[in-house]
Amino acid sequence: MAKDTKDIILDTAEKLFAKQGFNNTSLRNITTEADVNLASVNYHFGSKDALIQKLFERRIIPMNEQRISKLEQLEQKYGDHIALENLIDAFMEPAMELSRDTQKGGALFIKLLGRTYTDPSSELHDAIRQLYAPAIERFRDAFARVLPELTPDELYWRMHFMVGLLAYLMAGTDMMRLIASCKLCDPLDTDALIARARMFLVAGMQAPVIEQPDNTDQNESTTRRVDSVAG
Amino acid sequence: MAKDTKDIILDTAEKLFAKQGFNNTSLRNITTEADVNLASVNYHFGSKDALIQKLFERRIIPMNEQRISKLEQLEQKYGDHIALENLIDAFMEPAMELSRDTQKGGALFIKLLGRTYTDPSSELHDAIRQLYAPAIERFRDAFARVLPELTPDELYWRMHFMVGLLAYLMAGTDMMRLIASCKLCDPLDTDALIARARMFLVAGMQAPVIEQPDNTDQNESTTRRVDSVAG
DNA sequence: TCTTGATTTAAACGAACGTTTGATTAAAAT
DNA sequence: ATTTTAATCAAACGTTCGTTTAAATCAAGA
Repeated sequence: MAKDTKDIILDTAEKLFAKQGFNNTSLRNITTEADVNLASVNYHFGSKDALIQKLFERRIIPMNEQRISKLEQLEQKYGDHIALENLIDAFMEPAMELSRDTQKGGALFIKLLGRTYTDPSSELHDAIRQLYAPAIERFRDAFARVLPELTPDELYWRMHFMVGLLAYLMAGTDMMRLIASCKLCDPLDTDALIARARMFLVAGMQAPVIEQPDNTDQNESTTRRVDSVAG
Repeated sequence: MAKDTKDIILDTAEKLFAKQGFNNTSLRNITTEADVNLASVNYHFGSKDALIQKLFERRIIPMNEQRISKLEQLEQKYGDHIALENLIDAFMEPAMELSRDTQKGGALFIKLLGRTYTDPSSELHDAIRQLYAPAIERFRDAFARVLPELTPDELYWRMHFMVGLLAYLMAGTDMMRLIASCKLCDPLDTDALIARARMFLVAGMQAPVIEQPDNTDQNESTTRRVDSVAG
């Protein structure tokens, strides 16, 4: 079964955008690689920007639907007593599942998405934000129930931190690779990455809350040590 | 005192690159804004890429020297018993200090740097990595002493998470802005941001270590709750 | 079979890009 | 005063870009 031109263009564009970025990938680059005519992009999508928009819709909408679905499963199962760990999982998993899909291009899209988070192009940001809004709001409420000690502001910032870390991980640009000590670490081992990021995020989300952020030098009072236990 | 052409170009390029990205900022855009001749970029720097390279060197080298300097001060003061919080501060502060410099363009550069972390352009990545290498290695050793319970692998990943979160925060693209509940949060309040990110990172860095990352459903055993205490 | 609408195609459009050139000006050295 | 070097300038170079056009091809429906 041969996919139609529209899907071929989307798949090829996804691949090349993820590899090279939006501006460094021309329509000629895409159409040559996809073995379709140059004009077919503008015929089927209208413009390069519209192609990019469709590309994000195709992936983000199902991904966030999956997030909400997982959240609803948790709510049905545990009511208001969802474990923070599972809540974070419900948010991480759909993205990481895409990340494992090296066959149909999901992994490429996730890289692209992560990079777009820190891109300057504002129009695309607005579009992505709108695609994210429903899922983010649902999860904010869920986090608020699981972490009742956090003020709305604190919760906002911590979700901000969580989303930011995930964005960086999705982008897959490993700035730490320069450290010789860890050449053995496989940054492509998604499952290990998820497990470790989850622990990090769980701890971060339930970090102690401080009132006055005016400490600039040694003050151990605000630092609370967590025992490091295996298993 | 009038700055010379070279610095004017660097400052203007920094500003425009931060606003619009590399590919969306042309040399004509820069030279027009800087009120210098178009050819002067290639005369003084050789090429657009070389200009970008110089731009990063100008900021990153002093910033990382400052990081190492702060680390050495801590080592001199506390030997091997540096508080994790202060270690993270020593790494965060020089970047955030630049972020506060809205006068001389440091804030713009930090945004640019954060975005570059997740950019696809590989040549620039390698250059940045080389500029970072010495500071990263020093801090890795320091973290290893402060967090002796972490294996080298674990430490590597957690520093990866820390650097990633900071990169996202530096980029300043607030994907969470869509949440209506927190319109009051000022994302430009750098000091509050630092304080909150510090707490988050301190908790994340000393999260419990798990051996087997095979839990996909409800298992509260690995989740360890930290009391949330003000002050 | 003829027609109609949807797709594909080759070719061209104008605009914007990074870079280069050769002349011109400014400053410094002899 | 003359030469030499550095810097600036307007203009053009050759490419590449996203987009458009108009003809050609294809697939049914009448």
